[in-house]
Amino acid sequence: MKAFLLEVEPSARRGQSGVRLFLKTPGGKSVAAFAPFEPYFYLVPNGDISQAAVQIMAVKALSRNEMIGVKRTEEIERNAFGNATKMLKVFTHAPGHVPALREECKAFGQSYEHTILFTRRFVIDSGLVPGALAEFELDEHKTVKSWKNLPPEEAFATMPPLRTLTFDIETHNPGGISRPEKDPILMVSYSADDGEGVITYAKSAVGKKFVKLVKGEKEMLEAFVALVKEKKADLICGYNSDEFDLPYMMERASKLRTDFNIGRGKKGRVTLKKLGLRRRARVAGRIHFDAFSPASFMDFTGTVKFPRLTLGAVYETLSGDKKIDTDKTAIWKAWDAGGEALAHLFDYSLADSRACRKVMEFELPLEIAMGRVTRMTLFDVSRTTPGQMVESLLMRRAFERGEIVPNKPDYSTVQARLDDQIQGAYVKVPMPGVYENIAVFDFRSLYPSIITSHNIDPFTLNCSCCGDDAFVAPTGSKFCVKKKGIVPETLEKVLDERTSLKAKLKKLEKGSTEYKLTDAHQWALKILANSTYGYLVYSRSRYYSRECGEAITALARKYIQDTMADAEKAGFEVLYGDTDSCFLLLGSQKREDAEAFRHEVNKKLPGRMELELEDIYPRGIFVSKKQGEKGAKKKYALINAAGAIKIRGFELVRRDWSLVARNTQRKVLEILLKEGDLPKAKDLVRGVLEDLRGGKMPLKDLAITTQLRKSAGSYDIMSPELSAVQKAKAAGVRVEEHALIEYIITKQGKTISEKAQLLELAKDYDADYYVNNQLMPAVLKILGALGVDGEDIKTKSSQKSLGDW
DNA sequence: GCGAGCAGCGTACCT
DNA sequence: ACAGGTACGCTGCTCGCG
Repeated sequence: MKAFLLEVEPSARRGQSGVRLFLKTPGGKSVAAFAPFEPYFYLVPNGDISQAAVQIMAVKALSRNEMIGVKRTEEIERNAFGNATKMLKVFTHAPGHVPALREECKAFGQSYEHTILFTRRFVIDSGLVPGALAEFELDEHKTVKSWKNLPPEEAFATMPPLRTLTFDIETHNPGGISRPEKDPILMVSYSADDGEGVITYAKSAVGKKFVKLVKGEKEMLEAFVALVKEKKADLICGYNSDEFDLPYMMERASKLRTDFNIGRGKKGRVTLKKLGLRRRARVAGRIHFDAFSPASFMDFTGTVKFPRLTLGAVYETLSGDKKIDTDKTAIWKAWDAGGEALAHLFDYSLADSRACRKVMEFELPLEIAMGRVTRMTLFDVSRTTPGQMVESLLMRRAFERGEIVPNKPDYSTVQARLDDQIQGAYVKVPMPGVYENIAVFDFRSLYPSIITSHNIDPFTLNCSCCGDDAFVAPTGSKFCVKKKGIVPETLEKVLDERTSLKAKLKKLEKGSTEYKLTDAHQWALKILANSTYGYLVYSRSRYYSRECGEAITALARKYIQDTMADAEKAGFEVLYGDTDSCFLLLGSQKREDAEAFRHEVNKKLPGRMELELEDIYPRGIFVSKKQGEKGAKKKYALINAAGAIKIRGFELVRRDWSLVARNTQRKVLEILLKEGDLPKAKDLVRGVLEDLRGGKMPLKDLAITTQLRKSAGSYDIMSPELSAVQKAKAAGVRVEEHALIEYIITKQGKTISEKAQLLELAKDYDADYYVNNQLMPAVLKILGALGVDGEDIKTKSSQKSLGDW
């Protein structure tokens, strides 16, 4: 039968160890199958291998009050870090036995791959691709007899037909933050494929047809359990439901002495696990998908940038619609009040489930694609980090190559790596000013292309086979030219596949499912390619190599600097460059000359390295640093032939500047780049200046947004945002840890910190501060590049025009 | 006791 | 949270001066 592999759980049948596979047929049928599978790890013995095999069979360990031992061993050969090595594959009776037995086996040698989770182990060894369609042969007991992957055209073309249900809870919160031991859940809203609603025990549905009334909180939870079963949801989804909704519902259920078994199977339990700092909730037999994690992942990787990671902000960014909002601190009041307020609360709750559905639907194609590429199940991949993705991909490749996976570093190794920074990119200091005809070149996927083109890999480093033939990096490190390393090989496949998917994309119909999936697939590959360098120098990496990291960045610096030198030889003036880019002034030369230059550079570049001409900009502006004459790096604005402005680094792109400063800076920039009308820009600033001084500016436009990234108690110095938060807390306003803080500089107080108040508590604003510390610095940043000073603006209107341009 | 100068903290951004 | 490079506001210290 053909089916999508959705999830893998540890299982056992009649004492036989194995995994339960959750399969979904293209027709929508759910099947739980059993596949026998033995847990194991590798041991490279210190001494004689046969003797070690005998000794290991006698090892005993205590696990959960039970004496356990090794099931059997196999003598095998694997490549360990570049060398063929004889070792033992040590099998255990149960997955849970691995840690204790591995501990006992330390005496006989070095163990490997003992921390790879059993279900992950199964996915790697089976070759199955989570989220993809495959062929399974089952017997009458639903035991998997065999399986076969299908060709990509078939395996990846469609989404698994998942039945989904999103949900959201509202809780009573008279004390500010809801406490699950005291504060009841008021309502549960949901959005399923074929219906939506709110379950509650309010006194009245206040005319809302979608509200289903039950007797009490306990009955409400029971009704929700019944609902999930009735809808046969394969995937249930909340927003931050790992940390909030599910743990809260579980605690309430246990308090109310009822079961909260929303899963499938005999028990159908929900289990909470702490992984690092985060909690995660697993639902037996279903996929619990927390839409928050993918949103935060997409924001981090730049797939989609969100202004904030709240459900509302994410939904609004993705849909363009506004979501119904409510005062969260007043939820309990609305509940107690009933009537209109309660009716609004019902609407709000349902809107959250609907919004969550939209967000989930947006996220699923990328998550499915990421799971297929990295061979992680949807549960895992939706909670993953770029580092884990690269690791997962490399572990599977290691298996294919018959290589041992290096162990994770211990704590002190991680610390040592963190303390030992690697020199990074080169950034050229620009000359401040306004320029015309700027050609911007950049290297396509610079770090990935350096890695593949020079075979940079922890185990091709200083190989024993190449001698003087080896490639020598500027750092002196040598890299094998005969055998491809695991990292370059993996990366090359990622880049090649992405190239072919992008070609395929051009032929597909935009908006079709296949287009969406193919696009998601190539994005997943892009994220992987961009994360590979980072993974090589990531302190907790299994494939960490300082030498590789240094070689990559040294080569990057060399290539970009060589390109700049070549550009000067070709008669261009080099204006600026950052990491992989090179900004040239065309001067009297034309686009053809720029193309010819690119062509010349590319002729010399090795492998898949390539310089691209990003665009030619008719006009651009670079500014000086606040201190000194030199140009500021990472701050510029360019306008292309179509009139689109590209802005980097300026205050106007930073959320920790007030809207008034940001908007005015943006307008000044636009006037100068589009019209070149300096007097108009100055007049604009004068207008804003007057409004500010007149006290007319709405406080909303003056708020400065910043995050308290550390916990509130651990700061060494007082900052305005911290001071504002402290004052707000003293006034009884609750502020969550790591919250985004919006504050105003008011008239009350001496220092800036003393003057700072949360937006919601501020009554007035300090006009002098906003003029001198916000508006003027922001606009002078731009106008200063044209020789304008502050007094020029503060005094009367100027008639001088920008005849030069 | 006070203001100027400056180092360092902390945040957000760029590639 | 994959990395390092960078700008810059603000605080809080040191130092020189009176």
